[in-house]
Amino acid sequence: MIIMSNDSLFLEPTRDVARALLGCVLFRVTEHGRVAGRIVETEAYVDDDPANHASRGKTKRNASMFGPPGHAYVYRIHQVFCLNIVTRPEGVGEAVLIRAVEPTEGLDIMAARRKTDKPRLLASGPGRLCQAFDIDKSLDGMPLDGDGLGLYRADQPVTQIVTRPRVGISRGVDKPLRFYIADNEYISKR
DNA sequence: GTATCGATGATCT
DNA sequence: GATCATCGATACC
Repeated sequence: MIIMSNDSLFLEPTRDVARALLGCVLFRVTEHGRVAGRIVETEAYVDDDPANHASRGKTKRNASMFGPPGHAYVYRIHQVFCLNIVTRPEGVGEAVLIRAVEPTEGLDIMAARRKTDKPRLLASGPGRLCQAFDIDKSLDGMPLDGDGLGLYRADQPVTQIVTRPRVGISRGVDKPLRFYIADNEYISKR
């Protein structure tokens, strides 16, 4: 079952959304075909959170974080892109960063984009994921409604969730807002 | 206008 | 484990 961008899931507290997205399947359809993967690692970026791009108000870059829930916030960091899903009622500025998926469909397409055959290197990391899924700034602000980019609800709830501090940030480092499926091969390291 | 700094990844040791 | 590629948004003057 597809999770539409207006699903009430996105109105739950953002850390709960981050946990609920584990086990869901992210998919993308382009002219190259269809790719999909099971979400195995997420991070929550919340209100009153110095690591959150939205924490210092709305700017041109983070504008879609203040847009409707269930839509994408895509930004560039260094030379790569990262995909977030906006949560909460419009205007709050919270989101979930999708950090890693376990590839399930279209591995050959991902391998071509990533220039590697190793399944573990296809989408284990936010930048790798975006490269494998052909996600760039043009998807910033777009709904995840299954037209090009979409989500399937998890077949079964994920029970073994590990909670840790977030990765790669310099502020808000103490907050335990990174979540991943225990013992999964496809989480990003560090 | 100019400087700085990342929610990263690849590569080398 | 360390370095650096590379670029745009943001901060600062």
